[in-house]
Amino acid sequence: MAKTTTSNHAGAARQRGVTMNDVAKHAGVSRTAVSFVLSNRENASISEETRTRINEAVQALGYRPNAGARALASQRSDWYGIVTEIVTAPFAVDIIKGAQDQAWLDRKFLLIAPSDQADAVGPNQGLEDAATEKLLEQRVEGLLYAATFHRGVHVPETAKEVPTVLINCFDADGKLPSIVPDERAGGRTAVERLLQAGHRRIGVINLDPAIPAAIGRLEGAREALADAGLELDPELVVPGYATADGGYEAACHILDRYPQQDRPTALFCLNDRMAMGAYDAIKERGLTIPGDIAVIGFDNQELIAAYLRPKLTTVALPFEKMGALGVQTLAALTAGQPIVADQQLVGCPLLERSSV
Amino acid sequence: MAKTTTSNHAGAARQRGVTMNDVAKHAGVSRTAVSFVLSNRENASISEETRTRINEAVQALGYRPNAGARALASQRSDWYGIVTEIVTAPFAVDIIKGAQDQAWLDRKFLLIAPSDQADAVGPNQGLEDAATEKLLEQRVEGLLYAATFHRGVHVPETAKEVPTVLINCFDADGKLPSIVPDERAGGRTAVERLLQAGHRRIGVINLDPAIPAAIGRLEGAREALADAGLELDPELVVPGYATADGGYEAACHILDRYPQQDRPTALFCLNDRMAMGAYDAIKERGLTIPGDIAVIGFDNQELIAAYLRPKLTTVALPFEKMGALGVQTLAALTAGQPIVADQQLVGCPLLERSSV
DNA sequence: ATGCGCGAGTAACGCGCGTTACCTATCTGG
DNA sequence: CCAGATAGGTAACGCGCGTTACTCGCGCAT
Repeated sequence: MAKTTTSNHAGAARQRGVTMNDVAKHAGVSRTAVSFVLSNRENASISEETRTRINEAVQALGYRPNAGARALASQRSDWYGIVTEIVTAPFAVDIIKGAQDQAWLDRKFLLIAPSDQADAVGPNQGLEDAATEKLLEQRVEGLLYAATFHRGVHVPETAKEVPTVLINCFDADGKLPSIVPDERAGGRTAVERLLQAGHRRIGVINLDPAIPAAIGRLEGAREALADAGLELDPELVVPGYATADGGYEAACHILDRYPQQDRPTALFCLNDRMAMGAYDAIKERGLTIPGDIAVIGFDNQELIAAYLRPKLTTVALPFEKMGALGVQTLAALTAGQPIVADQQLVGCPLLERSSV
Repeated sequence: MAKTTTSNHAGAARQRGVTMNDVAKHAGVSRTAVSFVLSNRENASISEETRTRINEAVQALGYRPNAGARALASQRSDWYGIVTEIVTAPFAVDIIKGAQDQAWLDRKFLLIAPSDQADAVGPNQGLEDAATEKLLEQRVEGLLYAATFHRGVHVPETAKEVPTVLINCFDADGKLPSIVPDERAGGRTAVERLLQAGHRRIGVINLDPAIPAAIGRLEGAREALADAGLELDPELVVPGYATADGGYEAACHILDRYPQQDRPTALFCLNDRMAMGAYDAIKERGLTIPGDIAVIGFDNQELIAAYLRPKLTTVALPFEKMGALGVQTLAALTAGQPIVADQQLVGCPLLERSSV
């Protein structure tokens, strides 16, 4: 068996790289032949015998291709870059997860670079430019931009040298394809669920009314109510800071404002953090969930929704799916295929738990 | 000004790469000269004049170095790889954040590959091997392994071809350097804080007693008590599932077991999720936090700790710092420097909020 | 005038691999 | 017996860059 006894041995590759040449020598063929069998070339005329001989040599030497050299020679890197503030503000990590998984499936590598776009036009505007630049230096085949919350962003000019897809955000001026949650449908889903449970008077704890999430979700809520022949009472829509405290205060406001018979029987909280605060307000008043007041959230922040008592029914933001779809879209773009639409909406599924 | 009027123009690099050769031609020098000024070579004798001429050419053509080619030629990739289940189970993302930031500072690139080690010896044991292999194909200079929770792991053999550091986990058999939280000191910190607030009878909601986190934190708790001349009453240590429900039940158990005068006045919950459940149990009984019962957690899961009412005082797991330290250690290793210790403990700082 | 050192730069090799063009031996049909 | 096809390869170029060795002109001491 062991021909070359002492020197190299499977798994114990020598320090600096076994190359194709080594494999070729070991197998007694040309390097070209090795390259052909390793890349599974179609019209390669290599006899079955030498093919196996080469494969054995690969095993024996523990050969491992050099991705960089391959990229240089083939002019394709198999890398996508994603620049995201998620690394800096870990809320929607699932975007990365989804993208990562999909990339892995496609045998692509995802290079992750941090961005500070969160501080918008702030002082470190330069950072994401640097990130983009670094990624382009790696000759990524495409770029992804991901935001922690749905909003408009400004993409560095240089990014446009390469196919680019936006995830959970959209290009303020340009025409870059983007993947965003279908906030409107999500809002509709939430309210429909409450209506279905028999609620007719529904309080809404709103977010900053200017952001896409608030606009869309509220619109969806109105639609659902309209379908049921109801209207959204403006007095029942109270804004809150997007925190538990904000939710608590908003909930107090709603609960204390009306005599019991006029009090809403359900609360649609536009995010789970506020729902968390609303829980406290409700419990404080000796009311039960969902018996006296049903609560439905939005976002499906697992750490909150799955651990509140009772567990929170909520509408999920499809981060993971958006990430995956982003990579798929990018793959299509880099392959020269036309994309489906400029802006792809991803549905927000309802997660039934116990608060409705 | 504009000499070459039509063709290339800043920012609008032609599709497939401006190379050093182009820059050299544009500046009327050799490619070597360009290489020298771009890499800021020490003993390069390049006149100030040609130096600026070259830099101008770089600007004018929008030249961008090709990282792959550079890596190939220089035999250094400037890449670290991190394989982690965090991508699949995003709990300790801050490890990635810390590592990423530090790598960025060091001008290194962090390649992130997913692992499924969470299911230990499960069916997809192969995945992380594949991940490691992929990273090695990229010729990363070093490898990081990160786990979502502190525990022993098994590292693929192939990883040992390259400097490797473990974060938030340790090598069961081998001698790989690792970075882990100082659980013992953290446990001590928590209990000392309670003692300082005057509590003498402290209940502990434990985790699975076999995991390093539980072992260490409990040991620290004992030490702190011993320092105060107290002992940990075994009856006051009740195990719980690491969830809110688990914490709820354990807290009920403790609170209902004793008459008021014997009841503990403080609860040390070994993680924040269980503290979340404990809150409910306490509130349900009409008790206040921290008035009747003080609560201290562990982990500092922001989404929980910062949003509970009252906000939860807790001991933080230093994920970000561990990530950064991991990269620093790796940098030292790859530079051939000896490392400080085989296992580096990172302190767990107390985060004062309002529950004690 | 000669030699020597130095500033300023260049030619050329190699990194590991994909790829194209070519080459040789063997078989087939006429 | 020979043209041509086909199986089974190989030589050699280039990808973009780092790096070493070398060249060339010039000032200065001998």
